[in-house]
Amino acid sequence: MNNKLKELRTALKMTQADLATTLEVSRQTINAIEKGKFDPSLPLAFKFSRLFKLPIEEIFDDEEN
Amino acid sequence: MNNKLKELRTALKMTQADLATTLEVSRQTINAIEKGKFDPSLPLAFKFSRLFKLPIEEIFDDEEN
DNA sequence: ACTAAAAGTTAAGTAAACTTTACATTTTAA
DNA sequence: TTAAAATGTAAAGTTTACTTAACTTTTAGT
Repeated sequence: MNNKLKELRTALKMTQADLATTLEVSRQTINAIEKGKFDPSLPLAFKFSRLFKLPIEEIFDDEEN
Repeated sequence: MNNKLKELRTALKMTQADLATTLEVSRQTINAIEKGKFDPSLPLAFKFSRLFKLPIEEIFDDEEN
């Protein structure tokens, strides 16, 4: 699944570690999701959504659309 | 996490088994998610969203908002 | 060029999503 | 009211999301 996390994160001038702390996950989790190694859980997707003030659908792109 | 799956599903006159087949998951998975036993993965949430033609946020309610 | 911070990656483990099988209970309809 | 369909539930297994720890590579600032 594609996502805009890196763009959104850098727009806020946050490091991966910053994001990890804010969202209460590990830095490796942020890195892996940004790099598309796996998808976030739905609750974590909601956390991204709230932080970036964007609907989940605008952050994550489920290609089979 | 709260959700409106049962209402949405019955509005379409589908059984849990119907939904399961359509979304390519097991009937037990549909049942468990409807009953709030666990949250769907993000890809499965997207499938619900497409089927019901509603944003993920209107189907699932992440209470800590 | 050097250094430090940030990002990337890997391994080994835990937790949660999801599977299959099986059976019990509830709902629906003839 | 009884039979079939639908729903609920549980156990045991697999897969995927996530953790910690450790190390390497890349990026940015002086």
